[in-house]
Amino acid sequence: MPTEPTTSSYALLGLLAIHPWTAYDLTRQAKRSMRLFWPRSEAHIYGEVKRLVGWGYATASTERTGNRERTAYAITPAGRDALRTWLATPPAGPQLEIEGLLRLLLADQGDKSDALRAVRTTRDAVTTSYGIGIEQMRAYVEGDGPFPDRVHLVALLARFYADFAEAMLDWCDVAEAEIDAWPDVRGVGLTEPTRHALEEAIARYDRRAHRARQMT
Amino acid sequence: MPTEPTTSSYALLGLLAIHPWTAYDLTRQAKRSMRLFWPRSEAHIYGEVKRLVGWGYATASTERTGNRERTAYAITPAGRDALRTWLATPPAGPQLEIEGLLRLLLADQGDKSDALRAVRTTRDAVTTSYGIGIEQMRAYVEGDGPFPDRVHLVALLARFYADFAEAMLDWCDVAEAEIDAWPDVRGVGLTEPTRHALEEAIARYDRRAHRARQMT
DNA sequence: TCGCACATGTAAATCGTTACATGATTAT
DNA sequence: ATAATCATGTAACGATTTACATGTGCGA
Repeated sequence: MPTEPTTSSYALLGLLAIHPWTAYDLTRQAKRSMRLFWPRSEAHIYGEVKRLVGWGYATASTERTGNRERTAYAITPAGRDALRTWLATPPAGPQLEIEGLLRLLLADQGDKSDALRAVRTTRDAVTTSYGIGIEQMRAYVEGDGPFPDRVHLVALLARFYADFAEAMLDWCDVAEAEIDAWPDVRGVGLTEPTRHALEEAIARYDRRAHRARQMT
Repeated sequence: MPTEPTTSSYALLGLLAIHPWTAYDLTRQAKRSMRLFWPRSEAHIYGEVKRLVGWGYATASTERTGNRERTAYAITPAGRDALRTWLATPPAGPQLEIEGLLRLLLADQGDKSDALRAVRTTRDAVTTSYGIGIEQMRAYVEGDGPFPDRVHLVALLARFYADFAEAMLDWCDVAEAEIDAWPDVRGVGLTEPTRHALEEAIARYDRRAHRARQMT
């Protein structure tokens, strides 16, 4: 009952609003549907759902499988109210946590193979999540997949993640090629191709800002 | 002296490897150069740098401004060693934390205006960071900007963030238009345009996977 | 000279993770 | 029957954030 609900609390409450679940099912579902945008450990979820009960947003009922207990959770009317109230508030902005890029920023303290490894490891990780996400979408277009009346929402997120993954993977290819072409990882500075790329990026930004100003 | 250094420890150590800084300058520099990929609060940095000293990776010297103390930090040879060792290990995969998308996933528990606000607020946040990043790059191409011999590294990160921001902003436009076109936020399901978009995404993934298999 | 923003931290609270533990189920 | 894996948590630890506090310099 202490402290306020966090964003993670509402995330879980939102899952309960769709359906009642056992704690373990909640961890599966959270992993399946939210991990790409809101990554939390499974152990955290076991704790968080108890807090929901403490606030009166969910009820717990214990079932029994053989000699072992398990807990099923369901949302309460107060929980639905709280969820709706939260949904009416504005979200925090996106946050990226990309250790591979951090390492690239510091790459001149190591050697070229370190920088290349950072890029390749990052690419592998994205390739894996991208593939998992796409398999889920394949199920949906084949008429499979849970809660088909919610596909329009899931599909919106999937399209974003696919765009993100494509951008990230393309960037990995470019970055790897460029690092490979450096004589060394230190002291390269502003080469002509780099200057050109930056100018392109700036021009693209300016075009967008200009378009935005024209609207209204 | 307790517990192991975290990724954030090494991030800070990497900054010290470039240059000695006062604690406050460290917070400024971390915000300027790392926040987009490794966001940490400024207060955290004050604590973290003391831990670096505890491990013998940095030394602290206190200066004085009027009646007020301030602390300057510098990396030690042991710190450089530790940093190089860390750079030789593989990074964790990228993590996204996008509350706006989380809200969209749960959007059928609220109403259409909630979903639209989630998208618009997200777009505003990205627009702001994108602009700040671009202004830094503008300084670099004009020959301004700190540590010009490191521009090749910074530019690589900038190109990624620009690509990310473009993808995210484009997606925001698409999402807003699509949500706007829904009669209601609930029960829409798999419409024909949505199915088409998903199939396109899957095909794009398959093409990429095919290309990847052809290499080697 | 008053107030406000910048500079420089500290302490407490807490969100979240890692490590552990144990019952049930399935494959071999 | 045994090993491995799935299911279902708990408890401790620690990384990070939020809130607070105070000095300093500058503009009105």
